[in-house]
Parts: sequence; structure tokens; C-alpha cells
Amino acid sequence: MRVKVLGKPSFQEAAEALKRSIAEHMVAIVVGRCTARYQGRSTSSLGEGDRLLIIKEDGSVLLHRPSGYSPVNWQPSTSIIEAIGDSEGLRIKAVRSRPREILEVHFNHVEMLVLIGGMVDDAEFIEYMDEHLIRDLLAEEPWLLEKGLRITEKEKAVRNGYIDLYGVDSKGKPVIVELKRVRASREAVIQLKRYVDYFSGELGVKPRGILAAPSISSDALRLLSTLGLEYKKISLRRLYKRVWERRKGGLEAYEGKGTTGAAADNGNKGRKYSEEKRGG
Amino acid sequence: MRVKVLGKPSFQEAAEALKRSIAEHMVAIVVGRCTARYQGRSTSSLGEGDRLLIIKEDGSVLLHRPSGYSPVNWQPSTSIIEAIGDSEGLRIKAVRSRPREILEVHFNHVEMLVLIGGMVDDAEFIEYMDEHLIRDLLAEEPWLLEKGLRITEKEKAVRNGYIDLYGVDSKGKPVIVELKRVRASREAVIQLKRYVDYFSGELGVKPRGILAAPSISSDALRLLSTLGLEYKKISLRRLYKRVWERRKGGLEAYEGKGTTGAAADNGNKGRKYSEEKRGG
DNA sequence: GCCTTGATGTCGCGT
DNA sequence: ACGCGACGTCAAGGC
Repeated sequence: MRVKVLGKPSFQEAAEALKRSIAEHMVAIVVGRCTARYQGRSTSSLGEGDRLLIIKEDGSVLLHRPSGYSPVNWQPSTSIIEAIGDSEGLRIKAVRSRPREILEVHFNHVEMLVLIGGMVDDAEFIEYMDEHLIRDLLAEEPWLLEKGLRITEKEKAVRNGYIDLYGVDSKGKPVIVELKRVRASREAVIQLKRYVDYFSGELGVKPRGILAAPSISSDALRLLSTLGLEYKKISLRRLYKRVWERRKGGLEAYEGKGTTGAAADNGNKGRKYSEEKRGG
Repeated sequence: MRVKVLGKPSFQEAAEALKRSIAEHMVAIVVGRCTARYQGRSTSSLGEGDRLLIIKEDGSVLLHRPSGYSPVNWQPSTSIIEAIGDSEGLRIKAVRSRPREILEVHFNHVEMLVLIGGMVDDAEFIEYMDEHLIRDLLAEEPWLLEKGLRITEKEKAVRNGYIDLYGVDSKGKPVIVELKRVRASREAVIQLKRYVDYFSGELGVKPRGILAAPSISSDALRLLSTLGLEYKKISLRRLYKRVWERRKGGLEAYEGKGTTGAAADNGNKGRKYSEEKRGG
């Protein structure tokens, strides 16, 4: 990591440094006073204020105000970036082709410029208990959802979208499970309804529809019963514990999806889960 | 704006500086090598790498990798932040109470620390052509949507949600308009269907359902016709031009919603639009 | 490329 | 606080 700091550079100096930094895929931070204009999917204009502009290695551009989580203006990684410095100020223009979007940031004061080269970050980001992992666990251990339930397919593609879990209950009735890792809203109910409708129409059989979530809004629950669907409460904490036990127990790897490094797809997409334990 | 830069500070120095910066609501940037752990709504762990940590005035925490739009880990503004520096490293812990979330970032190398005090940013952020503005324009000038259409209500609350525009067509038939600023997908069609169904059931009258959007996916269009609903293409560019003309023409203010500064709610929420011009 | 879904989504508004 | 919908959502995965 090589860091270079320019304090109160001239606009020309700043522009030159930025150009080099962009060409060499460095990370640049501009601290100063600016305005911004955006045109593309929407149109916005931002008055003058003190901000933080970050240009990343891949050309992502983030303009941050002194407060708040989200950038006030930005450009995703696919953008082409220009920096122009003249007597009037430092202009940074980031253009994206598809969709066509232009972000222009105009600094009339640059307090500081930081250039960072050679940042190395190959590390794996592991996320536990995303929906994917919950789905895999419940596919392997469907009794956590309901006694006697047998799951035959995960992420089953249907015309309408994707069914999280599909299977058969103890009485031989088909079951569609829609999974949410957060409180279920009306939207989730509607999503489930869609899949159930598809099956009713396509196969002539009305399957049970189960919405599995840690909690559900009262409105959603009401709608659910109106539509003849079911709610099954799940405990993320309990599922997480179960995943952890499995990993310790040396069963199959439940590593969670890594954004970098080895993926943990255990490749049993079409596998049938024949044995149903009654260990609950 | 006061900026202070510490190059390769000791962990203790860095922690002290950060504590001060947090207490005084400054903006701080840490450049260095770190790992991170998060636990709360989800759980994640991030291996060692070179990153950018930003702590804002309101206590927002953003941990950015050298690439990509979104932070790899973060904490929104409501968090309480601790900084501890010892021989092993610099630890930053950001805790949020509701929901309970903890983010810990552990730097084993600090390349640079930047502290920025007194950032001033009161500027207004103006966004043109969000859905709200389009809705207001079309409510005022419904002939842009269809000749003879009369809009009686905006954002009409019904059991199912909110109808963007509600009115009556030239033949006296009720019309429900669902508006999308972006390409309409199947979801939008389903949303519209819901409202139409509500009206059919509740009032015993089947209204026309119009999906107004700049474009529509082929699947969504197919579904739309199956359901007996209509698609009306709108041109954002044209609408934008119209808004601009109105503003220039000195009609009512169409300022777009400002996140800071004066809001532009022209307060005609329940207003009826009696006159229908046939100027199209 | 289009389409669909998930997300620690975030944000803003209304009740 | 919850509920709900928009977002320049972003990002990933299928086709």
C-alpha cells in the first residue's frame, strides 16, 4: 500500500494526480467543497457543500455528505472517469454507458487529495444465515419445518419465478415453501400465492403454501389465511445453531457463500432427500 | 473545514485521535489492513485486507473494499462507537441497539488516519422525475396519459395498498393507473391487478387498469393482456420537458422533493382536478 | 442482453 | 414503533 497526500493542491495539480490515479487503478479520496449534477435514470442536482469523493480501483465513484449511510451521488463500477482542473475548479465527470448516466462533481475548493495505490484485498467475505443457507439447511432437515415433510427440490424454476422449497407432506400433498429471513410482509404472501396459483393452474392440483419466516406482519397474516395459506415461524438463532452443530459434527460443509474464494455449493441441486429422521 | 492527517500512527495514537473525532462529531477515515466481524440481522466475517473505514459525523460507519459500490460492512447512524488501541492493533466497535447489531473492525496495520472537522453541508439535494413528481404532473395534465381522462385522486389509499392515480375516462368508466418510473416487470402488473380486483370486489364495478411506464418486459405485457389490463408507454424525457415548461411558465412550483431545505409539497393532496383541457 | 430474486438492503412517509 | 412502497436501488445467478 502506497499512500500519497496532497494538502490544498491547485485544481490543476489535483486533476493531474487524479488522472494518474485513475489510469493506475488506485483509490483516490478528494476532500473539499463541491456541487454535483446527475443525469441518467433520474436527474438530480446538489448544491454546494463539504463532501468526500471516493474513486475506487474499478472506477466506482461515491460522493458522500458528512452524514448518512448512503452516498448522495454515485456511479457504479462500469464508469469512465475524467478529471479536469482549470482556474475555475476541479471537475470530475463519471460516465456510464448502459444505462447512459452522467455524474459531474465540481469542486471549487479542494482541501485534500489522498491517493492510495496497491491496496490488496483478496479476503473472503463469509455471510452466515442468508436465505441460501437457510434453504439448504431446511432442504436437508425438513423436519425442522414440519414433521413428515419431504423436500424434493430447491429453488425450483417455474414460469412465475422460483420456488424456494418444493416437496410433499406426510399425507402425500404437494407443498410449496416460500422462505423469508426477515419479517414477512404482504409482498411475501403475494409471491407465495403466485406459485400456488401456478401449480393449481398448471398441474390441476392445489398444493399447500407455507410461508416460513421469523415473523409476519398482522396484515400479511390476515391475507395469508384469507388465501388459504399457512405460516410457519422459524427461529434464525435455532437454525444457526443447527448449522453450527452440523459443521462441528463433520457432516457436509455448510460454509456459507463466499464472495471471493471457494464457493460452498455442495452440488446436490437435483438430489432427492429420501430419509426422514424423526429426531425432532 | 479542518483536516488533520496522521501517517502510520501507532494503534494507541490512532485510537486516541478517533475517540476525539467521534466525541467531536468529526469525520474520520482510516486507511489500513483489517479484518471485520458483524453480528445482528445477519452474521458475517471478513478476512484480512486493505480497506477504507469511514466514520461520519452522525456515527455512520462504512467499511469499503478497494472496489465496488457498496460497503462490505457498515453500521447506520444510530450506532455507538468505541475505539481501542493496544499493542495488538486498533479495534473499532460500532454497536446499534435497535435492532441489536455489532460491527467490529480490527486493524493490524494503520497506514493513515484522516480527521476532518467542521464539514458544512446544508445544500439542498433536488431530485427530478421521481415517481412522486411524475404522478403530480399526470394528475394535473391527465391528457398526457389519455385524451378525456379525468383524475380525481392521487395515491388513493385502499385496503390493498395505494393506487397511484384514480379517475374516470371519457366514457365515464373508472380508471386505475399504476405508475412505474422504470421498466415495468411482472410485479407491477400484479400490483395493478390487485387494485383492480379490489375495486371489482368492493364496488362491484370492474375499472380499467392502466400500467403507465417507459417500457415493459414482454412477459409482463403478455400477463397484462391475459388479465385484460392495458399498457400506456410514457416518455420520461417528454414529461421532464413538460415539467420544465410549466416551471418556466410560472405555473405552480414543480420543484421536486428536497431532502434538505424547503420541501415542495404544493399541498393539493385532496384537490379535485375539474378542468380537462383537450390541448393534446 | 433480459429477467428474477435477495439484501444486515436503505430511505422516507404515514399511522 | 410497525407497515408499506420506491429506489439512479446494487449484486448475483439463469437463460
